[in-house]
Amino acid sequence: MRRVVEFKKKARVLLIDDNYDHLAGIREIINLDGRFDVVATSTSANIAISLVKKHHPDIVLMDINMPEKDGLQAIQEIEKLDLGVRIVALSGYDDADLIFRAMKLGAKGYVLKTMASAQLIYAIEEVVAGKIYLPSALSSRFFEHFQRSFKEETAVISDEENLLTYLTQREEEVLDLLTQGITYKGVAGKLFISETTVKTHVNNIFQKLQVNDRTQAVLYAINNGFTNKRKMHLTSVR
Amino acid sequence: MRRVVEFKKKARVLLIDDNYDHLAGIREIINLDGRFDVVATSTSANIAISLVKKHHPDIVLMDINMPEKDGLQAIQEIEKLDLGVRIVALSGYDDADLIFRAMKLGAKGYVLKTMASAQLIYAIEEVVAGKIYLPSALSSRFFEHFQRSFKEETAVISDEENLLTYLTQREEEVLDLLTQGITYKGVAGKLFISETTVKTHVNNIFQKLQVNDRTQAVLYAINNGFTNKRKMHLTSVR
DNA sequence: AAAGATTTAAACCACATGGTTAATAAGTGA
DNA sequence: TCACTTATTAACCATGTGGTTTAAATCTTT
Repeated sequence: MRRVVEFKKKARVLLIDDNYDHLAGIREIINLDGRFDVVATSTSANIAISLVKKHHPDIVLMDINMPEKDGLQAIQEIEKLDLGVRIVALSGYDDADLIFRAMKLGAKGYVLKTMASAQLIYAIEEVVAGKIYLPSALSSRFFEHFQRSFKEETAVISDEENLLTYLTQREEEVLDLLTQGITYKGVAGKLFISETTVKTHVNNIFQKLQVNDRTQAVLYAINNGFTNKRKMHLTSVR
Repeated sequence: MRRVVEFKKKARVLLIDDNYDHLAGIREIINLDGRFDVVATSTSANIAISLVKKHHPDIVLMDINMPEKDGLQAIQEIEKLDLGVRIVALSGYDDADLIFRAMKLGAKGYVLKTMASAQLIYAIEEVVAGKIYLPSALSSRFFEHFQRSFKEETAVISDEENLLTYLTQREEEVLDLLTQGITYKGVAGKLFISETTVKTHVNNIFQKLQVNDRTQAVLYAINNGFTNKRKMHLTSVR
């Protein structure tokens, strides 16, 4: 049994932590366990990116509570390289926003420094296996933040005081074309009406949206879910 | 021990599933377990909202694979009521997008119909206790979708071919004011320069962004992460 | 049928916007 | 120093935009 494991190629790990003692500690934990190889370590997030390029590790353990260069930014840059390197965030805090941002940027796991060493090993194992590792307590934190952010967003957009609801169908059509940066003449052509009619509609739109020009109208439309209807459908995020 | 449980007020559950047999089945499972009260059931998502208003249940088990009215939409409407009702999504599919959308709309749990009855009971327990219940397999699906959607988004925004990078500082300042719908005269006043200077900058901006008018320039700026820089900072979502 | 909202359109006017050319001054980098 | 970029301004002109009034035809709703 043990022999089979030894024949498997060990996952290669890169460690980043600005605290040298902690770095050495984690290295010891991983070496003692024996299932993973620590290919390099660094106390600087800046150096991390070049180390990733050199060693192409399977896993990066990235401390995200570093004073100088931000670990989160390092995660973003490593992800941008698109080398299939899996990053596990290491943090001292179980802050909802931190967890959310780390996962958003592509971290495959999030481990607290206060957690037992066995948990860290387990996290690496899971992530090596292609899974996401988020302890249930942190997962709850994540979802709280996730759902709250969307609730606020839809609350703003689907506000009952959305002036867009006062627009007539025709006015919506005109506004839709305005948000594409089309000229009055162009709008008239597309809707098969005269230019003066377009102007009338536009002026009514301005009054209803309480703005003075097309730029402000377009901005209002975008910020209040007019153009987003389609985008929402496609990406379901934002 | 059992007595203590009986003194606790039972959590009140509302069931929604368009399949009557399935509805009866779930009701039986919950009744046999005995820890929760089924206060009402319905095969229609439309009726669900009024039932929530009437009964104020602690938990709603909502089937989200219904042909007529969408269960997801029902979740959204119930959440909008803001009564603190916790919703568990019931689904036949472990589709990443479905899970993502359900959680986005505020579901506190997601359970597959193929799962064992003990799992359903456990899910309700967890959600009653204020936690989020997402089986690890579904959680992975969720995070895949979550991270993919953000990767696509940032890929579009931080495109290396972003024409905004060619703008000079001054031009960025001018564009920033343009995106607020300010007139040339206004921009000139704010930057303490003449109106003709503003026009020169604006024309340079148009050429660099390859557009013909301010509306298109504003749209380009918004769609390519110009104004988003600040928003990103604030909400960390979008 | 009467009242109201919607869509269409014209004429007029003031001002904003966009296109073009040309020129000066200041700062940057080879 | 020379070339390049950036920031500044002017003058000219054509066209687009926004404000206002007025009004007819159509469609809705009571």
